[in-house]
Amino acid sequence: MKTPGDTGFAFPDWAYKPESSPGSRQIQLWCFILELLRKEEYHEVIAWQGDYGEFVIKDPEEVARLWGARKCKPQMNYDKLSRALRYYYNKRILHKTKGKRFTYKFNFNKLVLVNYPFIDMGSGRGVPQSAPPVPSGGNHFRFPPSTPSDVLSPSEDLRSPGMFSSVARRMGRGSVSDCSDGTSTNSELEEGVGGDDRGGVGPERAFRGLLHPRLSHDSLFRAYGGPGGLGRPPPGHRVHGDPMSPFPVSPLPGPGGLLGSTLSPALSMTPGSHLPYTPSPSLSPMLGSHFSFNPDDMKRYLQAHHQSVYNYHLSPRAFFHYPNIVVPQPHRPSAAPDKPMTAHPAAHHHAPPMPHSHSLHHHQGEEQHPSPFKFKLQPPPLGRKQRDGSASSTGGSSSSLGSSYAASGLLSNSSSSVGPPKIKVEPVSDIESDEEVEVTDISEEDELLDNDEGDVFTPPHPTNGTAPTAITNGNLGAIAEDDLDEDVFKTPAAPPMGPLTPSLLGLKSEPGQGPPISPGGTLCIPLKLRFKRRWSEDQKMEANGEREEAEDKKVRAEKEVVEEPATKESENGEGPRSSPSLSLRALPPPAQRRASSELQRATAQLSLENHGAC
DNA sequence: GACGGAAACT
DNA sequence: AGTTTCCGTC
Repeated sequence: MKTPGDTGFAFPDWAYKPESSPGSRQIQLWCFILELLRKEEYHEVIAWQGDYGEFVIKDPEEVARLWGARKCKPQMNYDKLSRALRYYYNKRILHKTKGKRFTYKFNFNKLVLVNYPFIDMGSGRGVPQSAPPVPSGGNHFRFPPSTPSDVLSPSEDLRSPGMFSSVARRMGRGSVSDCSDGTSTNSELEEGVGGDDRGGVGPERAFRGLLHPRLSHDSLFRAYGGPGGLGRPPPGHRVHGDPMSPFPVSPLPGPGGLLGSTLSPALSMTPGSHLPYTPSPSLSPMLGSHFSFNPDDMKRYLQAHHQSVYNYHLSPRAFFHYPNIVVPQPHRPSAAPDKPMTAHPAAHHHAPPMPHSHSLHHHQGEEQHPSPFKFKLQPPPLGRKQRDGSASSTGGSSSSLGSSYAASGLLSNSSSSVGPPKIKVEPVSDIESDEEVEVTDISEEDELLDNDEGDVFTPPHPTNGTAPTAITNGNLGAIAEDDLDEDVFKTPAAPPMGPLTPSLLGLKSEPGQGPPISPGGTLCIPLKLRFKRRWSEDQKMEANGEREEAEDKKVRAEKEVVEEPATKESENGEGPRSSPSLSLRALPPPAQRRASSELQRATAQLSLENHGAC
């Protein structure tokens, strides 16, 4: 079920960041840790333990030694290594499990959410929240790329030798401790992948627009077995997860299992009810030989995304762009919520226990929050800038603490007062931005709840159990990229470049298409109209200068978020302003279906357009 | 042990 | 940028 070749881990390209950090091509510590975690032979030294994504360094010095060996730093020791690990706190790649010696926990949400917008939330239930990427193997055909391992960074494909999978492969050969840096590992990889990886062409490109910028078609490509002739597994084909992964590949019966388990850990925490997304590679001509959408797929995909976003506590702002796009609320199973692990044969593997706490429904539905979801804001780690600049009054010791407080403060702020959140809004790189103001997924923070101090934010729609749900590919991109950081509380900024435009949403293609009608028969402003409007605004905004706009919007968005609950459906008919009408509320099934189809159409259109553009 | 500042290194 | 090294503090 797992072979070194196809189970290699692949991490978000930012992990390697070849484009901005030459040095980063080397294997990074966290990758290395994952590597070790995956290998049985090192389980005496380091192993998954406890909560999702949580691992214990059983033999700190040995791990340090291994790390030192890998990096050719014979002087490495746990003290140093741990220092490096601590640097991950601020990056939110890791955090410490307090009270447990040598125990840390991966924050895969970050890894996934931002970098794998396509990752399906699918039957995420049962999948450890912060488990490492599931090496589901290259044979698993799925869409979206279900695992980080599959979703390789474009850069990696193109030039980054630091690809983890290659490392893993090498590791498989017992080279964990060698002194190579990730760079030397590519040869193997490239062999397998073939140089053709780089040439995303035609069909795949069409897809690109839908992908997170960082998820190049290459990545997708790879996700499907890679161009290198690795071959795409037959649709529906599922492979078991890596036993070493805490992230059991879900053997869930039916298609559902497919995604759920293989997806990114982050997404996996989704409450189980969403649709599994199993792509049909051959159904649509549109995407050529690599992928295709069919309405169902699209629908599921979108839903999955919606859910992923939803579950990741993305800020409502993320949904401001296309108010009319209403994605059905993630299904919050009222029944058998505790069955996340539904028959998961693979689950037992070295995967960490699946904390029930993981499920959203657990935390939210059953626990303190009536609201279907919680927003957990992970404020930006106090950067040195901030720390330095703003009088070192931040008593906060660990970044996580500080951030939590900030987040909660922010949220409460917005809900109780009008004062703008104390979010630092500054131009930062995608990645950075992500860290600046991060809306973390619940699950991820649930751990915070457990161990740390996670402040859970209950969105301003508590009562009706509604949630921000309008989401499209476009904003997915946005979410993945920018929205995560500075835009959190501002109204929609200009849609991220490529993928989504009103027209892309296919609104124009459905002239006859009447305005969406809510289940109750409420007439909504035509999508087309809204999008146009939105689009115009966005354009304008863009022109004006995002900076100020951002600030402005931010405040507005914040306000909206606060008001949203109060507004409710009543506004449906009017909606002079698009943003206020965004449908961040739950829709009855029929409405959901409608929304889905709209999304389908939009996506289809988008795909077509993108395709054409390429 | 854990944390995080600071400086140096690659 | 991502550590590595050193170190003071809790």
